[in-house]
Amino acid sequence: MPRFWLVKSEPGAYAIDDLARDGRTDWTGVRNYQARNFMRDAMRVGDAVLFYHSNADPPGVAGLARVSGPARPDPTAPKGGPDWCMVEIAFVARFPEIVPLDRLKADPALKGMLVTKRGMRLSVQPVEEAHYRRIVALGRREARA
DNA sequence: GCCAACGTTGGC
DNA sequence: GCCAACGTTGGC
Repeated sequence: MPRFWLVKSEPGAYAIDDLARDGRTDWTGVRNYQARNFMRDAMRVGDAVLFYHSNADPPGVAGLARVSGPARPDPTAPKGGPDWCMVEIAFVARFPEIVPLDRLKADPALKGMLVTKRGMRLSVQPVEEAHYRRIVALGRREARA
């Protein structure tokens, strides 16, 4: 059974266009236990991913990715510290226009979605299937606009 | 640049 | 184990 996720990245550090260029990338650098546990314990190869631009203008979902490699130790983690991990993600699609956070917050169909909640800093989040599908539809709608 | 939210650290 | 201080995230 497929699962659905949202991962955040600051586009100045790594944007959807970077993923489009690279095709796939190691999702290293996660230093939050809850996010780590999602990657390690729940993410599966093939799971669908919303690629979210944080600290951006505007912040929002920039495209789609897929988990393409299983969780393994993060080679960028400092030695002697906690056991951090990473997954590999692959490019799927870039939305022609970002689906802005404002838009997500305003959509009744997305009520309760974690990323719309104030103070939600988790950089790897589970997403409900219905929410995922809704955002894909919004991304396609942006493509027509 | 500001600051609210929240996770982590460290003194006790 | 409490909690104040501190650092980071991330929207605005």
